[in-house]
Amino acid sequence: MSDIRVRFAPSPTGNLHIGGVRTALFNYLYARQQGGKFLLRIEDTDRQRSTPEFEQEILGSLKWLGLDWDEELVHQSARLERYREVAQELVSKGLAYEFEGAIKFKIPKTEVKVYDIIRGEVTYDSKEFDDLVIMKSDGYPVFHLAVVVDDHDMGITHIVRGEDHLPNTPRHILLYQALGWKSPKYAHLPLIFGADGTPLSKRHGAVAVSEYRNKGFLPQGLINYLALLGWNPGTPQEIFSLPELVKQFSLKRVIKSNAQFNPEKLFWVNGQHMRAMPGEDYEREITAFWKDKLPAMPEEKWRKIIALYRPRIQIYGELKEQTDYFFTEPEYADAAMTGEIRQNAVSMGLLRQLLETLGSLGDFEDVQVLDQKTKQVVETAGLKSKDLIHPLRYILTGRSATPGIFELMSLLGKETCLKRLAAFLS
RNA sequence: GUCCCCAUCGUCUAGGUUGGUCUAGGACACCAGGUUUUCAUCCUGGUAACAGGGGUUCAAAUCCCCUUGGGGACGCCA
Repeated sequence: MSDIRVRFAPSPTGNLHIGGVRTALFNYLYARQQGGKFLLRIEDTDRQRSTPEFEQEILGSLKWLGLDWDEELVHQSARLERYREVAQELVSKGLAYEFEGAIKFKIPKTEVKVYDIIRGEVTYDSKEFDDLVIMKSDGYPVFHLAVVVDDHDMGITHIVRGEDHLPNTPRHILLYQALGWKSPKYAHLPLIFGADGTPLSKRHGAVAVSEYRNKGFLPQGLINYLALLGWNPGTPQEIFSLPELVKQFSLKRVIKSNAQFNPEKLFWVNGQHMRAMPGEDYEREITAFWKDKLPAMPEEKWRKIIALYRPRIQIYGELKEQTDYFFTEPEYADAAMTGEIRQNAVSMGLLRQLLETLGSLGDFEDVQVLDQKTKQVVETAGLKSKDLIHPLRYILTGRSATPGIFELMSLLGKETCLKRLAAFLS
């Protein structure tokens, strides 16, 4: 146990996005690793844009990610009196003054040093700063005042936030000094950008955590990938569970330069987690994900399908598009392939023969038997099994790449297979 | 414009504090090969980077300066 206390302070004016998660994650990792507290504060002083829905969305996303917080949630909207009190205190000390109904903090002209854990010492000259509005004319505090008062009152020892806040820090330090409070330590994280180098936004595709969740990403996949954006353990390890990250994380190893968000690597990391998780977890989760979104089928069949596709998908959401032939008839969209098979008299002959052979089978339960019977047909004709398997795969699934064809035939069932084969040959 | 931060393969990064062991390592992506009925998984190999210029030094990716480039902040938003 240590007395380290950090916080994540989102404002409920939008969904929790990738950048926010990364900030929350690094705070979480630092707190958990140091045996400190990870607190959550809702910065809802923008009355126009803050909504309870966004707040719920943010909390829900954090829970889904497994970034559980300590103690009670703090809402800035519940602390208005406190901010007014502090603002008045500054006014009465002559350190702030009223201006057009608002209150401005009189910036002392001095050199301000920020000691940043990641960047080292950064010096500002406050004569570059204008006096700072700390209370709006509507009686609500401005971010700068609320942050300082809350961080002080909540006993925050380390502020870990995005680098976009670095220029705010000297102003905050001045406020701490004016109030006679001890300033926390700071760590400013590098920012995350889209592939084109501009700040991450809707243009770059999904930015909200909920979108990733809806697409069937794993929380541990997203967390793992985001941890690697701006931090690395200094070892070749790339795949981490949350507890492993907690164990290995260090603010000292956070990178200084901004990073680009790379969806491809996120997919890869997610796929690694999907393959590494216990089979029963995979089964349970992907089943829950697709429940009510796909037509029902016998449990045993479903279990075999998802097992077959585990190495072939990187997110749960990919399953449907890959397995469409289980739910709808093949469309044979590849005209070249379709023509090639139809015009090849030899393979058409083989396929007819196969249709007959398979028709004489009792059912398609036994994959071995399907394999043997099919190969017999080809071998009798003196050809290679792939000469028949490739056209067969295409006819049964409309695809040229699928899991093992005999397993698929067994899952598709005798009736469907013979029907598709007969339809194609007629 | 002013102030601040940053700068190694296309991307994420190791190495930089203690300059030599770096003809710069790993991962994603890409290419080639292997395994497989195809695909995927998996395995092997390959292409690919120290932004530029000065300086310090016997020696610089590593230290210093300048330039360039990128980013951030300059709101009664947070």
